[in-house]
Amino acid sequence: MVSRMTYKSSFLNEAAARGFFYQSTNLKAIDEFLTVAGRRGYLGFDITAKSLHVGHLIPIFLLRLFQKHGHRPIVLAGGGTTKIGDPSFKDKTRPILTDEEIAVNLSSIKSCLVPFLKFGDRKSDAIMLNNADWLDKLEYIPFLRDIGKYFSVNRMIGFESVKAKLTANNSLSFSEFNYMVLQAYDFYELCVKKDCCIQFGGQDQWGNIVCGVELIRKKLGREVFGFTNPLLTTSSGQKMGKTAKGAVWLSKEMLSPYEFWQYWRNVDDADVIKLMYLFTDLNVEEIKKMESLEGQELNDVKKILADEITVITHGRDSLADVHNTAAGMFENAENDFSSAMTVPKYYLKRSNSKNISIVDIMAESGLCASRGDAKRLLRGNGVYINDETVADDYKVPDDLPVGATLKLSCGKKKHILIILE
RNA sequence: GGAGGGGUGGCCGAGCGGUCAAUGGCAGCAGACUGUAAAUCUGCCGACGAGAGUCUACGUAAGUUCAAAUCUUACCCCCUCCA
Repeated sequence: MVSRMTYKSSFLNEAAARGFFYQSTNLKAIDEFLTVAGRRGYLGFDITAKSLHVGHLIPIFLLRLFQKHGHRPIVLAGGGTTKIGDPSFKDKTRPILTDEEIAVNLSSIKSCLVPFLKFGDRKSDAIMLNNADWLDKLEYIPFLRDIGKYFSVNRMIGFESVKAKLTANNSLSFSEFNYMVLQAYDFYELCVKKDCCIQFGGQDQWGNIVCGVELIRKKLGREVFGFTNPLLTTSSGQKMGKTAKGAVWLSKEMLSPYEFWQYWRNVDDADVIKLMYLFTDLNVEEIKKMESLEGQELNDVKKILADEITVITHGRDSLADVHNTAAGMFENAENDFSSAMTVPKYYLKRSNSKNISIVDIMAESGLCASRGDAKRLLRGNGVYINDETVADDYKVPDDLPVGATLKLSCGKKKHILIILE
């Protein structure tokens, strides 16, 4: 990684300083190229899921930075390529989605991006395109003749991403093998139609990106650039973005802002500073001062991290809810939960409270995966009502009035509110 | 097309007729310790059931057997070598 170097272009300087830069083609030329505002660069997204998740955050913030420095981000949805599936470094062949599923995913993914990028028609406004618009219409023979001839199979099978699939107990289908050709063609198409001269991507996309750069050079005699970012891993080398419930999604519907905030609040000490650089708008000097912090002070930095990234992702309004909720859940001696708005709730009929066991509530509310799971937790003293450990014979007391609220916790971090009605 | 090897729980990987809901590792969850962190130690980790137990699972489908993840057959998929 390049860090100390300074560049002519402000974008490159900041991208490098914040840890977004892994490698690029022709660094000198791209630096020069980016000194002029209004350049266009694109990033392709797979649309296999309904929402983007934390793993997409680096490229998203990279585009955001690109826009901040006066350039125009193009988001390319892989409506066409998703029908094939990128084989790069994946050990399993991707499920192939139908057109309907892709259409649904496409629109919800766009709404995931809106908080991060300003879309519109002005010079540095982002635009979103779908490669199905041209890939679906390709004709095989003309494509082979006009595009395919520029690709050397000898070279393609030399790429690390392909080698991995070719050696282990893996298989690479012919259609998957074509993925990189199509991705290269996307770049070509965007270059011709939209004057797009940079492709962004994760470092695992390097091979695919270079293919596009080469295609454009050979076919148009034009120099365009590739720029990759490092992949987001935790300090222990794991991929970031997984929790008990699955991926950390960026859409409110799939993961509440409260849980989203909690994810960042709980990151490993060793990752905090790195994440501050990547995912907040605090300036580089400010973050630099935090690098030496330890212990409780570093713990507080996590709150800043969680706040900043939540505001960017879910808006300032949801942060207030998150804070109230967190305070209600963690720092609340009086058990007053009126402010804890975003915690899941379970409504219990007053008349029915005698018949419903704690195990039922835990399973029905989704707090535990099954009744057995709930019982195990109870046995292990991991269940609390208003912060008091309870056993599996716990019943909601008879003398509580309608409207009373109890906090039910699994472990120290997962909570729901039981509301009597 | 031929020969051989293989498909086991979220992942890796043992098991190769009963003692197998399936060793072990990773991941995950909880407890202790802490800072809503890490590391460490302890417990849990298919579903249902208060429990005895019942059900569902070892690529898919049939079969042999009192009994199958383990044997047979067909099919599907993957890998390696040959043509």
